Amino acid sequence: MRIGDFSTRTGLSIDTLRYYERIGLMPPPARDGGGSRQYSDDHLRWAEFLDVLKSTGMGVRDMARYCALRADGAASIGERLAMLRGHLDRVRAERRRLAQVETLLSEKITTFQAVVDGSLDPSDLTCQISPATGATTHDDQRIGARPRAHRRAEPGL
Amino acid sequence: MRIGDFSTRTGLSIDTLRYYERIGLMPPPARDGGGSRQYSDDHLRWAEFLDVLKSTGMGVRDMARYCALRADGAASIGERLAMLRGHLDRVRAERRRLAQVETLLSEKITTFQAVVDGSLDPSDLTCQISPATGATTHDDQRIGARPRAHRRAEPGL
DNA sequence: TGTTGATCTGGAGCGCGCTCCAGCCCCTAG
DNA sequence: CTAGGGGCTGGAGCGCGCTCCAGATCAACA
Repeated sequence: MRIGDFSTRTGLSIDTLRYYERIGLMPPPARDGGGSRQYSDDHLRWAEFLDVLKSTGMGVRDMARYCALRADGAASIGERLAMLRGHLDRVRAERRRLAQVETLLSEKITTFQAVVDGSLDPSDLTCQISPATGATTHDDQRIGARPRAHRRAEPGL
Repeated sequence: MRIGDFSTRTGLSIDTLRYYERIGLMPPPARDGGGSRQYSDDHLRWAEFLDVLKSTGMGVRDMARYCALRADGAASIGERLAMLRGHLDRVRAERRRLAQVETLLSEKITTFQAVVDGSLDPSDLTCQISPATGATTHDDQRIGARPRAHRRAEPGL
């Protein structure tokens, strides 16, 4: 199949496909009489595989490295295994981090909802960097009524 | 505190701090007599907060938007709430995706380990794009002994 | 035969998120 | 008074991962 079809079927743009080939992410396909790339079904499978690696957040450098290893055949399986293990570790760590982030976001959302509901006063919330001047309330002589006594219950997203 | 200290305490480089200020991610600090930026403790809290947003994968555009809203004060809490909710959804989705990726990587690792252990033959594994020519085995007349009968049990990372 | 559409190549450009640099100013210590 | 260190500004550069473009070729169709 030619590059247009292949692009449609993989969802990768024509430019991206040529780019991937240039940087060694995709084995160069055969050419037909007119010089056009002829992609095979194996290339489709390869593209799926790239998609998986990419979706894991692996950068193109590592992906190219992996591709080169794979081209070396079974001899490189040990090293590929190591790469995948390392990458799995990173993915796991990232997922744990996101779990924490989720918790934090949820808490902030709860707090904000309380403000919207009226059960929490906004001035107990923000960290009071005044917008216009960029000066902080740090050394303002606060003119208004509300004393700043018990603020900073929340770090104030 | 001046920019050098602030940089040390936040872990953000001096250049990054000025960059953040330029693009509206950080409220412009007051200046001392000599024109140097004077960061306050509130800026420290702000930096922490930016760090959280950034760690969630929010891009600088959205972060700047959020900062602008926050500078508007309590009136913008509704919109900030909406942003956080939307972002939380994205973080959740991303975490689910990573969970799938983890599964897939684990499977591949298991398979490769089986090859390394000798309990699985490598030729049952790869999708056989030959490295040198870029031609595929698709229409090779395979000379070697091993018939390709039952290959492709695995999509062959 | 001429036109159209797909593809080719090499190279420039882009958006993001910084990072670095030149040339200048200010402050303090020696 | 001078040297050094930190800070300032504006603007260029960079790595990533594409994306776009000009100008040429090729295949099919009217």
